[in-house]
Amino acid sequence: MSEKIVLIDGHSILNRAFYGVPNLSNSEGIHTNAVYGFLNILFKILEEEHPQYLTVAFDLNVPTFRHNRYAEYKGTRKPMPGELAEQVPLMKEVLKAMGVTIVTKEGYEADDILGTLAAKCETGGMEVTIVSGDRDLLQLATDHTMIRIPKTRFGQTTIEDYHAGDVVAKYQLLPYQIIELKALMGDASDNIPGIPGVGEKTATKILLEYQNIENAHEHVEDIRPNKAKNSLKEHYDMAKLSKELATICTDCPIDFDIESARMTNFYTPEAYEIFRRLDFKNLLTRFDEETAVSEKPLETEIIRNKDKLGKIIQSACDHGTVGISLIIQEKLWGIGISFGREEVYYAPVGDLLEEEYLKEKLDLLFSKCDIVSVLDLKEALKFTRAAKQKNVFDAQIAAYLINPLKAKYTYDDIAKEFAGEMLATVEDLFGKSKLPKLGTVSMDILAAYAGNMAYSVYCSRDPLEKMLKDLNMYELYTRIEIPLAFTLYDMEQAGMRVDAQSLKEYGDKLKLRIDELEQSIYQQAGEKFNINSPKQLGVVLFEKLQLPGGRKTKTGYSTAADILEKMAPSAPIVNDILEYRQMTKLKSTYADGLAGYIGADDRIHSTFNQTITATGRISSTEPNLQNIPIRMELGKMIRKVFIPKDGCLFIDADYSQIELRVLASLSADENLIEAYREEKDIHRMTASKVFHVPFGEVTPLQRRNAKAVNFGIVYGISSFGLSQDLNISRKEASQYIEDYFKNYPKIKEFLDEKVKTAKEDGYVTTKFGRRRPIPELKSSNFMQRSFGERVAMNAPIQGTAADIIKIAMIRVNERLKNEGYKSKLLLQVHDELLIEAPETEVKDVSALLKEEMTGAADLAVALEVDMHTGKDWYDAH
DNA sequence: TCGGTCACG
DNA sequence: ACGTACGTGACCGAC
Repeated sequence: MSEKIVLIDGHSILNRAFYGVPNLSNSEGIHTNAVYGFLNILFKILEEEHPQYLTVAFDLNVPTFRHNRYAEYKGTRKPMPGELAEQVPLMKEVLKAMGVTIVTKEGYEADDILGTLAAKCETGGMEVTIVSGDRDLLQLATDHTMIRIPKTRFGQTTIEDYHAGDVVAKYQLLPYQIIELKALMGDASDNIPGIPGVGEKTATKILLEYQNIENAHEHVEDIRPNKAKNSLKEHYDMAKLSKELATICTDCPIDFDIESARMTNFYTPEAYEIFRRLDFKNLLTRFDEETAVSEKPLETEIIRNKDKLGKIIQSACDHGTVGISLIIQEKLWGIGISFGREEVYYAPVGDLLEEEYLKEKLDLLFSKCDIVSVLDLKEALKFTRAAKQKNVFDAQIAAYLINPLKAKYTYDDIAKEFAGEMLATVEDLFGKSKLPKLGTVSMDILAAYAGNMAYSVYCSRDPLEKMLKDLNMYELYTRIEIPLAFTLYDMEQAGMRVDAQSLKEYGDKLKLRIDELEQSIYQQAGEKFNINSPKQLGVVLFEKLQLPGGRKTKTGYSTAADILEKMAPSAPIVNDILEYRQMTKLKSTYADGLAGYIGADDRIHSTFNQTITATGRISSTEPNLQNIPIRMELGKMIRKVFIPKDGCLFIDADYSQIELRVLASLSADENLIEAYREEKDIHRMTASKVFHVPFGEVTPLQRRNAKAVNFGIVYGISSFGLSQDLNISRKEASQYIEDYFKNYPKIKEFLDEKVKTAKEDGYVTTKFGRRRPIPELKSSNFMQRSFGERVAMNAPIQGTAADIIKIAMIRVNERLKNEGYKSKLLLQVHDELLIEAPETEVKDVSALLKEEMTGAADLAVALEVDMHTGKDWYDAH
């Protein structure tokens, strides 16, 4: 294998990056977008090529021999924008810090340096890669010299590659003829005039016939069309000058020692420092532990006695801001405390520090320190009663608000991204990405884990807060998310009472029917098989029984309900299968599944997750109480096992069409707003408009279809999706949509506007400032991009509704507590709240609940709430 | 661990 | 032409 060198056209790539990467600047206000883009391109190229040598060529800011002649001649050369000019020296500084060789030569352009080096290296037997944004360079392409032209759009970089053959393929011309081409057609961006009246088409035609301009000129009388002939005759000297301008020098007098270009480790302390200064947070991630931190690794001191712990806590309180980590697995194992890089401690529960004592000290920290930063406030609340909304900071929630798309918000990522700190990860410490059983872990490792986590939340707090403020989400954070964490904590503690006996009976009843169906299915199929296996089921239905209804999924036949339903008339077995599926779903997920979560207090304590969804909704796990059946009667019956405490009733309230109301308000569409003000039946109203029938004559089917259209609008309508949902043709669906938008023009404007701003900004926001980034909009893949567009339409609506109910939850919970009620908020299901209320409180609490839900936001239309009470959840909804 | 399926909003 | 509705979580079988 021959060795490889990458040669980079410095100004050209910097220029590309400048225009391709949106405005960026560091905290000092220095523009950094071009440097950032340059580095991204550089890293991408290097990852692909793994060269042994690397050099960047720059022009000097002195007249250069080729272009300057024309610049003098023409008197033009657009000045570089200041924002770009200031990044040129910065770029050189960065490269120097990374140990990258820069080559310049007085009197020569970067092009000429590149051409010369490329020729030298290729002669020396190397593979050469030249990276430039300038197509002029294509003249240098050979079988061993590849020209790579990167394009950066929306921060996404794609690269076109040209060996000699690729140039021929694309331009029909040999590389050297690129010079001839420019001589004829010119190049405005490079100040090459060319000759008038000749563009790429004509120039190519001429060159295919005459190879070069000299030969073409000799045969000028034969040249067609006449316009080209005359132009070449008249402007031949201009063509010759152009040719000279376009020709890149390949034998400039440059002293070049190949060894000086040998690749070395970029990740020097100097580079780390400069990246940090420029706020290149995610480039810092490229520094692994050894190289990154010439600083000492984090040292955690283990605190084993009360005396020492007391002193640490005193210092922490004096310092003001402190990061706390709680090590929890079943029980509390210890707490990490940090208030500086040199102040990192771990206090394990042990002989001298009893759990109760540690909790007291935790209370002390939470009550005495100015700010206590943690990774998961809701979890911390399980171990302290002293936390107050005003002095706690939750780094996980903050990181979630800044980017809600991440799967996890780990302490090491947060420290890396927001504070530029490289900390030991869970994997570094424990050897695997999941926490092992803590009983098997050495004290030193556990201490390091706790210490790193505590330091992470300590050091990332200020940058996170600043970023929340910069992104206009600080209010959202302090007024909604932090109070919500307290609310969710209360809800989790409260839990939902479940009648275990009834649940068991429900499961038994299902079992009987499942057995019947199983027998029936085996009989009809003529064999026993696992009905729950889509693969086996597919084989039975589509191969053995030869039922119609082809493939759908990557792995084989689709046996999804909507497919089977269509087959039902022709095959009774599928009805049994569908029913079997329903029954087994109810049994495994709900009857049996829920039973495993009933605690000694007869209650199920779900976990409410605040940092999961992309839109700002909460989610519920272990178990999921947000997807308890309701649509089918048999499934809905399971709600009878959810019962309130003795002497209590459930109060269940749900918003009526909150998302459509949000849409009406955000879009300010007069027709929809008016319809809501008149308390019209919205789906009927839509049906009347879309299907052109009088309001009073809308059929139930039409109303149902209109309802689907309304849903579609909220989801970011597509004719295909709607047609799928309604089982109609795509054409009909398009017609519905068109008619819908005709009647609600502002809604169309609103949705279009969301897509437009999302494309410009890269994100959308809710009424309360919550952001959802939409990277899919930058995708070159049609499907991904379309998805991004639908998300841009949906997220502001779903997210605003999520914000609203969060506000309602906080206020309801606060009032229940402040006004001395025994009633408790138990559950939220996106547009629904469930309260357990002593019978004596039902009336007042119902009024309170309605008041806070309807008053949670000020929209252009009223928020309406449907409310019911009942002796179980089935009854109450 | 992943994909298919299906429960909810 | 591309092949889809938006947002979740649990369970199952197959790998």
